[in-house]
Amino acid sequence: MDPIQRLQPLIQFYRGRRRMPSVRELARLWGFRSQNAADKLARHLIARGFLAKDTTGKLLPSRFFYEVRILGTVEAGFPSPAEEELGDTMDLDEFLIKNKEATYMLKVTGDSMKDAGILPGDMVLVERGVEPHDGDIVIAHIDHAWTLKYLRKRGRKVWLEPANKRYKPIFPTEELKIAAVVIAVIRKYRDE
Amino acid sequence: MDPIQRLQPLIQFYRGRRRMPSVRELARLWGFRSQNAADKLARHLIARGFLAKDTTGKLLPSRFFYEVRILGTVEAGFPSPAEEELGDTMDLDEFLIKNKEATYMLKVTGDSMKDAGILPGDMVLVERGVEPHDGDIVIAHIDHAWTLKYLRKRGRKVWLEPANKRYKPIFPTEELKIAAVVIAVIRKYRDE
DNA sequence: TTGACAGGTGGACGATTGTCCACCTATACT
DNA sequence: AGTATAGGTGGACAATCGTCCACCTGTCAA
Repeated sequence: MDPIQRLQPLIQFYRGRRRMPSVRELARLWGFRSQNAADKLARHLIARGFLAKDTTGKLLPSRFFYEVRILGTVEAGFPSPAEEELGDTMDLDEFLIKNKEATYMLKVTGDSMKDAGILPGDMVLVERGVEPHDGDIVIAHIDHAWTLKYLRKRGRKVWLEPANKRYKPIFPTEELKIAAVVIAVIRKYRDE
Repeated sequence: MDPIQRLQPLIQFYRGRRRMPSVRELARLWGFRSQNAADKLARHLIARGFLAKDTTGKLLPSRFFYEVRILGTVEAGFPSPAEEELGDTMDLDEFLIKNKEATYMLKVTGDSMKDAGILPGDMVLVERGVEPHDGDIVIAHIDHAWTLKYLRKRGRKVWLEPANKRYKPIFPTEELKIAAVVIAVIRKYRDE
């Protein structure tokens, strides 16, 4: 039987109960009456990399529990089911968030960054406490207002630049404080 | 002591070991010599909603283990640390992925959707098997090539529309197969 | 001074845990 | 016919599990 299909009830259990099953729970999940059957099967899956175990012997979720399949580029399109197995996978959370404690999400209003592909209603993931570089998109506090712009640095000069011809660069008259650096943009369609 | 700070070693444990600690492990994590101390503290945290338990008594991660803080809009900027507690939080995975089995990620090439805020290099999260509506952005197989475009439907007529004036709408000469519907766009900056 | 109480130690309890052994099939191959 | 093997049953084992009891502090209010 396909190992991935064997994992399905496990993944369901993990999603629903937010923990991995014990060997006995595994047996029930797979319809075995003996724990040994489940144990043996689990060991096979572990040997083949579909599951993992603690040093204490407890089951651990593998990458198959978290990850989304990656399918190359749009041009390449969808592979046939046979090829699909080979596709790489990725953990979304890990991909997007390096430092959970310093990461925040904000909703974007206004279209001043639309040429950078950041539209009103988009969510931006920002991280505090990282060094802002020239060219980064940042959340800035400038002259008593908050804004999302490109950060520009030329020598001692620092200013903000929108990504929309209808707006002009902003040169700070009083203070310019970079609160956070944008590390990702997330846009969601079909909200239902 | 701040409950959130109490949770930190727990969250670290959970991230590193991919499971929740037992009561004894909890005690070690918090520097207690007795399991009872950890058990009592855990119950307090559970009563106040910072932790959760199984029906079997096992500890479960709460939302604090997954979620990213949400901070209103960019205009609102960053709240003071005091207000921050009130902020809403969100599970990124749950937010983006409804049906893990049917969700795939593709890298975007080409700039035909740039006016829709989808740039080359962006990642799109797509879902198979959902009904494509007029106006959805879809992965389509049209005349032997894969492409990412707006789907347009007028009565029996179906065609694809780019979001870039330099490109023209595409009317299928042979076949038009919608492989998947774009449910989210993810762009990552500062890849290091 | 007293008493309540939050917060800690140490240890006990039965239940559940991972592991593994003895054994029972089918199936496939020599 | 014989036999190796994959895949299952049932049950044993020590270790660990969650829970809870008895007891020992400090702190703070009456």
